[in-house]
Amino acid sequence: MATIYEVSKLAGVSLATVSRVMNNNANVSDATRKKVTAAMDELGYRPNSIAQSLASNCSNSVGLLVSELQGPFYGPMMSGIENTFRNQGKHLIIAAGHSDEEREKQGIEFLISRNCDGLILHVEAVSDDYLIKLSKGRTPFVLINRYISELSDRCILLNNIKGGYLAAKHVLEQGHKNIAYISGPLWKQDAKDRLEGHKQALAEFNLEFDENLLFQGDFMEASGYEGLKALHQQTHPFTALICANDEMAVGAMASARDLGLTLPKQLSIMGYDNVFFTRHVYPQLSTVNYPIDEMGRMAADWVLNHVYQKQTPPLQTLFEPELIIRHSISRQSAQITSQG
Amino acid sequence: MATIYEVSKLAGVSLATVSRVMNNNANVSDATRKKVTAAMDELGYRPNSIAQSLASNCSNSVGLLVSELQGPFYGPMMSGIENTFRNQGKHLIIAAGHSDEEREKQGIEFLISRNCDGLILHVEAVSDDYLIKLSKGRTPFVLINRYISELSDRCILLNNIKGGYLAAKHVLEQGHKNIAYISGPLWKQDAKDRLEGHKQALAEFNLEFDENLLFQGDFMEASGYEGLKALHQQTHPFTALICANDEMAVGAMASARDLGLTLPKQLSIMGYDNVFFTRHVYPQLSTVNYPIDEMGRMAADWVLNHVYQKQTPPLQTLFEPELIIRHSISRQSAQITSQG
DNA sequence: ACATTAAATGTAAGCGCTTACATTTATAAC
DNA sequence: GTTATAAATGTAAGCGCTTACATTTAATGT
Repeated sequence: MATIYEVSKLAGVSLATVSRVMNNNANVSDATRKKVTAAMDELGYRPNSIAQSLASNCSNSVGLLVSELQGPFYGPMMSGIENTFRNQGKHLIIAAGHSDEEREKQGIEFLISRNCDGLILHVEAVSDDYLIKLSKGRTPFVLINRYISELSDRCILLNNIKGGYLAAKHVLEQGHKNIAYISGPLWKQDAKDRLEGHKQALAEFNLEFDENLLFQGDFMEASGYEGLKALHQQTHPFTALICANDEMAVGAMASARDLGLTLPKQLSIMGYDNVFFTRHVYPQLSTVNYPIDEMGRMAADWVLNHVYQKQTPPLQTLFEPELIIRHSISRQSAQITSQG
Repeated sequence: MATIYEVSKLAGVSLATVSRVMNNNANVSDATRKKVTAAMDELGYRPNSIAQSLASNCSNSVGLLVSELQGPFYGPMMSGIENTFRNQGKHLIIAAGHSDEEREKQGIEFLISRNCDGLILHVEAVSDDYLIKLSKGRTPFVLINRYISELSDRCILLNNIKGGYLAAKHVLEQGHKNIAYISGPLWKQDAKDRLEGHKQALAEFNLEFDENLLFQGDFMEASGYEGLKALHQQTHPFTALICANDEMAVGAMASARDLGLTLPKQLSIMGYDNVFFTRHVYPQLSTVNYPIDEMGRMAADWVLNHVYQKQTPPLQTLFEPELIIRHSISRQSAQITSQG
């Protein structure tokens, strides 16, 4: 690999001049610029980004921590982020935290020790205190789907209360009165918010939330399956089930079929997130759109703006959910009874 | 950020000694090792990986190029790869090629210029020649889902001919004789291979492949939808449809419903890849398993082995597909006629 | 006790760049 | 034609590590 030194020799100029044309920065005469680029071409020169990073104290890489690299939720997010950065010549170092405190911390440490200039974090398990302490460090970061009041300007959020509200309201408007709910793990803020929105809608319809119709899941498919099974075994009847995300909704759909329920006639099911496969399940799942790809791009813009001082479109931190109506909710007048 | 220099001063030793304990490499006495680690702890020292990379000429990062960061296919692959590398303290720089020659090349250039020690490439558009030339360069790479005879030892492949064969054989065994086929883009080797396997199975059953029943898609959902629509409009009848991947199969299922066909009674549909949502569509899709996660891990092992001289389990380059039978294929005796 | 050898530590030269500062060269003003 | 000023280029000191080599210290044999 050719170095800057060889280029400078071939072009008959000094190192500094070559460096200048690379960063097409300072004032270099056209003549020498031409000489230098010609030499570069001839040698097939490619700057060593490691050396650049060391000298300039800027690695041009940003770290991304997500819970999982797979799954329908993170894909679009990563994709949006990667796209934005590549256009700017920045690169993405990706790590997975697996919703586990130790592994999330490890991941963050890892990214910092790789000299990322900035971080985009989708963390779940790590504490507020940890993040607040982290914010005092030298590596700036932005948070997706997490609210910490001390760090509010760098939290990119979905209005989950509104989303929970929208879902419930829609189901209520279809005439359902007995609505079961499979929540996410309630130590997670988003799970709590969605449930809160749900309750708000209920209250608006003068309905009380029935704790017997609540099952706490973990956002994974299996817990949706188990959740409906458990709900079906207790004695309180319900005609609709709202799940705090699509994966659990799909699990519940499988469960419903195993229980011999016809969908959506005997049970209406509602999801949340609008991941891409919701169109493909049968019946097509009504859900709440989570514009995660946009939010990812916004996080990338945040970094471009705050870390690299680039001009970006105006930054936005709060995103709004949107109701997606498909075919998994039936209009309801009567109600089925669940057998105990 | 503390540097190695400050650590050495605090510990009362030389730079070199600190470096040695970091790489817990050479012979350092227990006493000084303790002094040094104590100093590190006290200063909260974290080595600067950029400087390490520059000095050691090893960036400890490997580049991964995939076609898309999203979608059900690449997620499991990335996940397997990330896992393997993180355990080894290597990091993953990810870029997307979007199945486009220019962008794939750009992505590769990008990864190389970021001083990746090795590359894992899932490329589709770039030419064999380009890759052969690339293999002469200083950055070793391994190919997933691509065969080039000159580079055969670094091609991690699925036996797609066998997969195509398995799918067709299963459908034939269920009594279908008129089978439509939606292929991938036939300039891609995997698409070609799957079709070839398909034809082999047909031949084994003494059936001729009917070119009228072939539609060339592009592996995307929409082309499955369009494909079935087109096939349905021509006059040759068929009772089963085999798609070269699951996404097209799902598109075809949507199309079938729009055409008023009952699945799987009036039309059997078979997919390929066994992406996770195939269980969730209705009817559940029979398909061919593509162990992409394992193959990803194998690619990571290849890099660990060839680039970092690590001990790994024995390397394997050819993987076998497996038939996954679910509910989208019906037994057939009569046959429907498609209306022109 | 002394030489011989091995183990532990130190010294210093890079790795390939960036950049402050110094120097040279061109441009303009009088 | 000087001199002041700006533009273009060069010089050299790092950035924070690794590592070959030199040196010192400890261990061993006789």
